Amino acid sequence: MPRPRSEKARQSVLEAMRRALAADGYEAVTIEGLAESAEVSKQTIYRWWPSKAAILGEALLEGSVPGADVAVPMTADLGADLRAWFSAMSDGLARPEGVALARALIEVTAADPELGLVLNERLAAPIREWVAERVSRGRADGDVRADVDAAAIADQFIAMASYSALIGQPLSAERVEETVVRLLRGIAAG
Amino acid sequence: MPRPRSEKARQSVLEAMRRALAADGYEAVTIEGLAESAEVSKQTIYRWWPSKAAILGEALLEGSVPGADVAVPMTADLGADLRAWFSAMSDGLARPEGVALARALIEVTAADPELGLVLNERLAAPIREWVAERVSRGRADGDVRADVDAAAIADQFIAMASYSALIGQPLSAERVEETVVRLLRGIAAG
Amino acid sequence: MPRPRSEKARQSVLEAMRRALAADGYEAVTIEGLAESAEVSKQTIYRWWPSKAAILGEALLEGSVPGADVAVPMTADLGADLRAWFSAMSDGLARPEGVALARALIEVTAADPELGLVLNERLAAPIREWVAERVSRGRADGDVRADVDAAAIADQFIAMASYSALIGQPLSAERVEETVVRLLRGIAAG
Amino acid sequence: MPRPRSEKARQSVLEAMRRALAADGYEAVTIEGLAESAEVSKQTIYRWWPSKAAILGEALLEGSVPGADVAVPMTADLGADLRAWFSAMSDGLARPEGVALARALIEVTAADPELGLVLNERLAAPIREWVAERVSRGRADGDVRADVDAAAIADQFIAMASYSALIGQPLSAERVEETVVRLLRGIAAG
DNA sequence: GGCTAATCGAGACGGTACGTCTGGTCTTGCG
DNA sequence: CGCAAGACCAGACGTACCGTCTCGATTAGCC
Repeated sequence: MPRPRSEKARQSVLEAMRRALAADGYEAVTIEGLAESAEVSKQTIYRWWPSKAAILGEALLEGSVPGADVAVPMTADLGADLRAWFSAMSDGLARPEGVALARALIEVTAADPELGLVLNERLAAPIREWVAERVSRGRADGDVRADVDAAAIADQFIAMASYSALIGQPLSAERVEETVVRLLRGIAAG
Repeated sequence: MPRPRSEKARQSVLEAMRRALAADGYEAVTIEGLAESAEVSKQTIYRWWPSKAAILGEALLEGSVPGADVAVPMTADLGADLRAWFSAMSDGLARPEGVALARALIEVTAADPELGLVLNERLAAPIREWVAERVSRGRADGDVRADVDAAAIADQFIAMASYSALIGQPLSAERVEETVVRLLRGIAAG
Repeated sequence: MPRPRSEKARQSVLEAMRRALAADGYEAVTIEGLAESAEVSKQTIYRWWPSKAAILGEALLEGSVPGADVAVPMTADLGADLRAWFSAMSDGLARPEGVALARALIEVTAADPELGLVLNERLAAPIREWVAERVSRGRADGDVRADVDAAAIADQFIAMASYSALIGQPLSAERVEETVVRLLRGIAAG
Repeated sequence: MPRPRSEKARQSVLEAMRRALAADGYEAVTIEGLAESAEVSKQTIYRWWPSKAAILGEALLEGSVPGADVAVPMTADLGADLRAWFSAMSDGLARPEGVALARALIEVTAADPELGLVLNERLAAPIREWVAERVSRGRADGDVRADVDAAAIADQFIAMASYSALIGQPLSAERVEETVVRLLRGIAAG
């Protein structure tokens, strides 16, 4: 008997959040503005989300985050694979919308650590997985030392990409190259 | 000829900002609350600072930031030096007030990128300097390859420490150790 | 469909205005103080009234103003009627609250002439009406000259009562008597 | 030995008050604005005047107030004299600057009754004097009844002129005429 | 012709109130 | 019962003035 939640309203709000984020940044987003731009009443927002951060979280998880969706196939060349993937992530976070999203994620994390942690883990998970798999393959191929911690490597890349997006200074191609090369030396077998 | 700016009021505001930051986090700080807690009129704050971010900036630059003041002497052992320093920075950022400061810095950067960039550079500068000097020494000692980019290394450590503070998961001693060891392998000469 | 305006809040504000007026005078009334004393948020006041003057206007029009509500019955004796009415108005304006109201009305008129004019006309109307009717009766009775301007007489009384309230020197009984007697001589027929 | 008060500064402030009054009305005058427009420091104003009202008082007493300076010679014709004088006063208060001054005087009286009373008496005194003298002459000429109260008559005119200036509706020539004629009938001998 | 004491400009200071904005809660009536 | 609409209380925003308080820098007399 009860009317079900309006999916249209929900999508409209998430969409409005993404638009506002790209336009003015997370801090400048207001629930009131969101309601107006989504053509939804304030109450509808408050009924379904406990905070601005929660809306952002849902919007992030639902939309695609640049760099988070690892769409890089694995080849036989470990260095080439890492270079390709890290390069793609860096490029994604260098674009204006990538910067906006990264900053929003960072702000939400600073303001609401609990939610931030969940979001970060959720977004980092596929990256860690990919890196773990690629490194494990490298081990099998004899390219990588046995004691290498794949998660540590993934986290290092994530931290560097986040930080560079935060301060608005994307990693240069040279820096990417240098980092990968140095890493390879650090984990190489033998 | 007019009455000179009150240094007492200035210090009082910066002090209040530091207190509020540690207590409730940057976002929860209000100019009004700052004024009250500093026993200063709102107008006095608005007379001298254009924004909450600017106050934080001044407070950060004036106060000591954990990890920023590299108080680590250099010994003959590169690995020991890096371990000691990175460990100290990590520990500093792991303490509650360190987390609060790091988060505040991050929020300010997200909200006011220009100021954030200035602050980051100002705070990162001594670190880069120390790393550069230590690495250059390492090169002279024949411990480090000639083509190593000291700035890249410093930035990598900074990014990792910041990120871990942001997500509230301090780097474990093992992770610190692993990172330093791996790095050393990556930059070791011949 | 939205929630309708709260009549309770409205009355509460008008009541607070009347209280504040009697207590401290119009100039000392603040919107902020009004809000607090009426237990209403500032925004609610700003939503419905454009200015302090407008609140006063509504409060005046809704409440009873001494002298404005001419409750004096007409007898066969013109002099007695005028004496009774003018005396009552003077007395009303001589009481502290009457002085406060008169002063408030005057200040509002000085500050917002347009609204002041409206209020004055609204409050003076019943007086003019009463005087006009009584004078017209006097004419019919042969007590009053045919060419007498009832409005001019009403305005004269209003001006005198207002002015005496303004300077805080109520008209003495003698002055009232003298004024009425002189007036009667000035308008007497034949 | 001390430096004497600067008469230039004093005049400059009074002048600025008169200008501001004519331009924006009493309420809109601020000490700060006065100081700037008079090219005088705030402290100089606060050193010599206790309040905005006091400055207005001094400015009024020093400058000429329209209608207050009775410059009407007395002739043998009582009616003509009263007509000429009341007409001049009404005209003076009908001009924009007259309205501004009258309103300012009224506001100051409402806000600071004590000072207002002094100012009113000071300004009304010459009027009362003139009326008293003219009426006394009328009595001597046998035009006026013996029991007429000259002060009451003067006050009546003052009240009417003030009130009409306050509500911004100057007395029409007809109303002036009617009032004088009616008055004459009211005070005529025999 | 210096000494000195009050005046003057400038404007910082602690305050109060302004009018605006947003946050979150609540109350309507429509569908 | 979900929803749009929007009134409601709460409280921070940044601004304008208030009246007080230093600051030098003049500027009279009086020595």
